[in-house]
Amino acid sequence: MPQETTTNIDPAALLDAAFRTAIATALEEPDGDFDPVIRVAQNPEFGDYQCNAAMAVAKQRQLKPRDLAERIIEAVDLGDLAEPPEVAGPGFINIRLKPEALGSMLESIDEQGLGLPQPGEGHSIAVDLCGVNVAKQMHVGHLRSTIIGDAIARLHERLGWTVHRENHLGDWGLPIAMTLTALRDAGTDLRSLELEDLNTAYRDAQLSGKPDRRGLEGAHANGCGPHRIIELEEQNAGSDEAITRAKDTLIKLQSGDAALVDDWNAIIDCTMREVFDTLAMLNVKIGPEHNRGESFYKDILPEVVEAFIAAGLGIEDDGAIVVRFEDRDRPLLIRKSDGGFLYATTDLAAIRHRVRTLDSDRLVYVVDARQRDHFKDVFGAAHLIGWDRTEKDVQSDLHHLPFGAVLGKDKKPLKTRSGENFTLRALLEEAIERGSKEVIARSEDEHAPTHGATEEELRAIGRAVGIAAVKYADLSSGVVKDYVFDLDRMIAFEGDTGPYILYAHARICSIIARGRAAGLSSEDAPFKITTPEERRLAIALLRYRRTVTETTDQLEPHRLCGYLHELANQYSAFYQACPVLKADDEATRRSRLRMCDLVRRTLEDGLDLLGIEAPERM
RNA sequence: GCCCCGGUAGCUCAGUUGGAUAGAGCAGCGGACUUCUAAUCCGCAGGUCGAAGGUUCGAAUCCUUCCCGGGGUGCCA
Repeated sequence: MPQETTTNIDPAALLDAAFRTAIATALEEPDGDFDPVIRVAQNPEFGDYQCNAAMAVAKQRQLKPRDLAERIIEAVDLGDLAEPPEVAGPGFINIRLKPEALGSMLESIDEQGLGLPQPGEGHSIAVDLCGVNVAKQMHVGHLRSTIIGDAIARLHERLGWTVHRENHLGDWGLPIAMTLTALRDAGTDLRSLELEDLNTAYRDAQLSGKPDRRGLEGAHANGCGPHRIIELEEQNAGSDEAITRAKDTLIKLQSGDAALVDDWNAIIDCTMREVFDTLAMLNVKIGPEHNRGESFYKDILPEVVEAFIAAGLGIEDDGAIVVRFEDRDRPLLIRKSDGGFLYATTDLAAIRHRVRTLDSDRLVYVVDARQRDHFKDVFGAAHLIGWDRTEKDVQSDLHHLPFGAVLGKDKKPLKTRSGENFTLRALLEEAIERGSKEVIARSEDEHAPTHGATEEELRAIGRAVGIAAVKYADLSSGVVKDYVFDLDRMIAFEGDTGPYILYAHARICSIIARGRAAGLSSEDAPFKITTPEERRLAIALLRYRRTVTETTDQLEPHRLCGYLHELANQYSAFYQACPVLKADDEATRRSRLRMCDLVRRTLEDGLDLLGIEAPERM
């Protein structure tokens, strides 16, 4: 993606363009197009960047790699960007940027948008996230979908996309009908419904359905893995009788029974009040306006199935309607033999809505990795019928972003002491409590900038620290893997953690405040890159643009996390080695202060893309 | 049975899509504070990249087979 190669913003892009041309010249092919394989140098002794194309191209052309590399550096025109490149090893080309070039590039990214492009303009994305179920409290299972989804949404927004956050609530179907039945049996007044009542009703509904105790015991006895055990514990397999009654309720609800519809709305309201409370703790941009539950699609499900049948893709099999695929035996069931619809049917309706009505050319489903096969099939079916193309016939990219499980320290599903599932609220409250404790303890030191702050201020900082710890820990490792929820490790103020990055940010705020107090302005100060620490910090800053675009393209938030950690780390090294306010001359003080400001804004912006707030003091 | 995911330092994890001596953090050891916030920084030590073959100038990365762990697998979501 060598876009905007003429803008003075991204060294990698500039080098890419220069070496692309140089390779063509060296090969005497004016119109040749070869990937120059520009990479950040791994080792400072190799310079800042390297071009690794010579070996591969030489092999393809039966040339000697080193000779070709020599010809390339002969041909390349780097202007004032870099020192003359050098050939090393089997044909690597090492590149060292000129300090003046670094300064002028920093100049270019030192603007409101930090040099980020807007490739999403004219594009729309729908992000399926959160995925709460009505009548159930949020638990750890919702944590990842919510914060990863929110980060994906924020990244796209930042790059100019129109973003639709889709909270695909489980607000329809048998489980809801069972809960409604249980509530009515208990004679609960739904106008004053409390979460507690709802929990009880849900549990009663489960009990009346005789959960599969035997299966669960068997799973433990056979040493089944955590996923299987979660599944069985959450299983809501019911007795025939309870299910029959729930089906009656569902039919009445479906036909618009006014009293039932009122009750249904009441339990949704009750659930969502609690959900939005919890989401507020998490600092995610998800509100009632993003609700679009299963019930939204309920009336078009027959039409979905009919469309597949009409296209010859929906085949009757054993009384059910299935979609078959060429490359696998497993079919996708879209209508049961009793005429009922399945979640696959709803998901197909949702795809059509998101692609056609919302006009999204990218769909991302932030859903548990266990649903891989399901999404493969649903996407496959959508593709067969052509619902993955927009009204303007643009191919939409459909992605399932599968994430792993959150486990306890024993590597088994996370439980409270009493053996119950952790509610998300309880988990977050504990994190906030821990964060507050640490912040308050620190503030007792009379040299601490937070010394003398009010209890309220300290708690606000503690909240930010606790939530940052949880979110960073979740987002910073690859999304597909399971991870162990270990608050001690997450909240540690040293190492690759959220608080570490927050700390770097707070230190910069402090230095800027002192600079301002001393009447020092960094505005329009020329960047002077002299020390190795300044150099490394400059290059780190210049990598922000590419990091954000790649993180967004690849849907890998942990890349941005890794970047922010490295930037914070480079800053700390710079901070240690390069006095800012105490530098010898004014030009250096101003240059360094401006650099501090740029780092601060980059950290703040990057953290914001992850949904993490950065306090000014801690 | 079939399909999918994972296996990298004592622990937790990266590894820029095939590049140089495989990198971070934690834990361990040794240094640096009358602080522009030491919640930090610098250094040392730590590896059969699950195993064996193969592809090539070059493999943690691609191919094949196998081992271990986890997940999924037709009318739940």
